[in-house]
Amino acid sequence: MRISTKGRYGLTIMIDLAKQFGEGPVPLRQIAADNKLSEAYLEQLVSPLRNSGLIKSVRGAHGGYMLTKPPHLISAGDVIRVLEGPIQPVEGIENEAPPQRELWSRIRDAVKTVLDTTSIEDLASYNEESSPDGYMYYI
Amino acid sequence: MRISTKGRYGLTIMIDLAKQFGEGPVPLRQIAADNKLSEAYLEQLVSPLRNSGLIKSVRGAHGGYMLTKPPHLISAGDVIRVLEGPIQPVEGIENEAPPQRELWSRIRDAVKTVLDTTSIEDLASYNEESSPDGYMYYI
DNA sequence: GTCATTTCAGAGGTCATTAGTCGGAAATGT
DNA sequence: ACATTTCCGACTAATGACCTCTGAAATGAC
Repeated sequence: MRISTKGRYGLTIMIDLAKQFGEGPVPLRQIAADNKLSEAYLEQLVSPLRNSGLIKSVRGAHGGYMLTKPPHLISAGDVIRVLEGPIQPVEGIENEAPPQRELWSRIRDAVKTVLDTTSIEDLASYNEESSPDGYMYYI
Repeated sequence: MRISTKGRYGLTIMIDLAKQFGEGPVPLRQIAADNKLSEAYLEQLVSPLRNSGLIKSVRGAHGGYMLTKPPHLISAGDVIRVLEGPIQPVEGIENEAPPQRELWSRIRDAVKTVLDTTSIEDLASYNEESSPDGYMYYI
């Protein structure tokens, strides 16, 4: 029951781009540095994100990446689906016995709901004071 | 975002035992045959289930396994936690940036809610007519 | 007491996935 | 021309998933 670094770093990239939406292309080198991640590895993630149409690129000096849509129109689910594949706790849910099938689809729906109702903008503009439901995180 | 065969087969074992609760020990050979799974593999799963106290065993001829509690007192979450470890979409959630941290914990809580509110009895006594929320599965 | 049945413990084996690295080509602003 | 950047594909090491296999020990039935 886990989301790999692909999905996690992919979200990180998208949040970074959302913060700089409208300010021209952002080079991957900068995103990698901002978040202390390997640029070479992020390159692999950016490729499917571009193919899926969530971001576009500008090549050459002063090039980089940018979102194709405003951040409030992109959900966390969009990003996760591109990088992790379909959101589902088990593969071939239809082969499972009916009781399990119901359990897995309830889990799948619960996760989908969270991912699809959270936009990249929500994540980019997040601050702890405005956290809903009284959630509070102390490090 | 997936649950492995450990958790899946483990649930299958527990559901099988729930169906025969109160009828004495059930040999693993039978559970394996019922569900067309490898007995040798199920052995590996049954071991942590026993160590965790969810089931107990009777050795020797006419031995087998049985639940230690009535099936309505055992949740799907109990089983999954034993076989898959803690329910969480990412490891080290506390190392994540606050926005992601909130996202992962919402997902975790959603999944936990489903797993902890579903008992083994619910799964064992499941039939499609009594399916809640209008869920319907046609094969 | 022997025997079939069963749990119990652990080693081992294959394969796919994860989490990267690396090298170089192509585009483009300065 | 040159520095910067995307783009592309190959490569690798480590890990985990998903099993199999071997053998010991317990126990009821005969």
